[in-house]
Amino acid sequence: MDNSNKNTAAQILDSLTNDIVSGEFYPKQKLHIKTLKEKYNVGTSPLREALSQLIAKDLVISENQRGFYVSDISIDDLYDIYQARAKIESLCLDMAIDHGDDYWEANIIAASHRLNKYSKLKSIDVNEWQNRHGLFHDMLVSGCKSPRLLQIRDSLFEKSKRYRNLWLKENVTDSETLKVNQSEHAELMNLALERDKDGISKLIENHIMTPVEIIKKSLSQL
Amino acid sequence: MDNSNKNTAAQILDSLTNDIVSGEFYPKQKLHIKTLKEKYNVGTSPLREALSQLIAKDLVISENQRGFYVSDISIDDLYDIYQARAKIESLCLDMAIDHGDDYWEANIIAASHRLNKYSKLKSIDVNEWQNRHGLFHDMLVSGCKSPRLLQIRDSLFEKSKRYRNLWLKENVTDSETLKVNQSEHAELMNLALERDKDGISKLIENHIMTPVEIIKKSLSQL
DNA sequence: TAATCTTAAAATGTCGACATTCTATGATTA
DNA sequence: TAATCATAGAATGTCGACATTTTAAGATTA
Repeated sequence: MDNSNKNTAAQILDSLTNDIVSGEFYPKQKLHIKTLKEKYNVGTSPLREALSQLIAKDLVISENQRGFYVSDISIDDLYDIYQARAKIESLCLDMAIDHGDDYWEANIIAASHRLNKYSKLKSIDVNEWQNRHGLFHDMLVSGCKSPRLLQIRDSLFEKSKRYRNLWLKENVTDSETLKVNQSEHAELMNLALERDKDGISKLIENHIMTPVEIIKKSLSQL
Repeated sequence: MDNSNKNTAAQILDSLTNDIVSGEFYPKQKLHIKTLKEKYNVGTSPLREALSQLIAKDLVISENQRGFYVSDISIDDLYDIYQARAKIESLCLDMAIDHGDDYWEANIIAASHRLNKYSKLKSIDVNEWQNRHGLFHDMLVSGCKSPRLLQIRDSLFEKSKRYRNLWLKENVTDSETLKVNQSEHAELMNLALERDKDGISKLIENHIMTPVEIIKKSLSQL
């Protein structure tokens, strides 16, 4: 990103968000002002402004005179987030099927091709796979013309990343999982092109909920 | 609210939110730091922290070195917000019908009664009507056990309030509008108690979208 | 005249300092 | 011993000051 035109607060916001979502800061961890100031080399004001935005995004909580904490995760919240994601994604796809044009279709086919090719490689870089996978799903919903719904989709996805990161490292290289996943992606594309709302709705909800059980196990072991 | 245990930033956040949503600050209005400091009698830091949270909530935008502005409204956004609200409300009702118990049903009936009684009065206080109306809808969705979906519902409702305030003042006293509205509320209750998902889904979407055309006219005249 | 340049005034964003509040440790009491 | 209290140290939240940038108005130029 181009940080040159951002103020300090906006820059730290990116770093902080990333460090929380990636798991570098663990749930419930105390975020000491002094420590963070040293870590990011900034003053009090921009740091607190960044933390304020994270409060609004539910990634951080604060208590008066007791400072800031990374917000907690839980199995209930895991379910809730993924369930909400599934429903919202389904909504977006529904609208995308209503409004998608030839370019939408073409973009899906292209993104599918890129994901497909990469998934068949012998050695897979998680980040690159994650990229192509994300872009494929982005293309599917891109026909949805509601900025607000897409924004909600993004914010839920960001929240789910914290849980997702528990899962990805373990399972993206599991070739059996990947094969199932891949056939679902092919089917999603077909249903989109066929404009089958009911079909795609059911499939996408399952597809999104798939990792939940596995993540749940990882979580229980903590 | 009990503000005694809130820090200054959290207190101003409430005031600022209210002043934006109520329309005291108009869309695109420049929010001068100095002016706001005087208005709310606070220092720079808590004020900027409150503004930071409003940025995350899309009620305020900021450009580096050019300060803060109330975010703009538009007819496109009006449609988008209300459409999103309609879809989300429908989702919540769907889940409420799945999980609602006897208490849920009883709460709906009670809230309906309170709204009903008040709507039949000769002179109506908009705030009180708004209260009872809001609580009725809250009860309908209260069976939905997804905190995240309910949170999304709240945040969309908050955003829609800016538009809603344009409409309410003009139309809540219009007895014809009120009568249609009131029969829809009765029907919503019946469909909820009968657990008719498809029926309630269609009705709630229409119900929520009703004010859009009227607000659109108000907006066009600005 | 219209466009560009100059400059003073205003506004923003950041910092460090400080008063207030919380926390942890050891002393005091029942 | 267990519970309460006192106190020093640490951390938070707020303020005012200041450097930097933007804005607006007048002067200069083509």
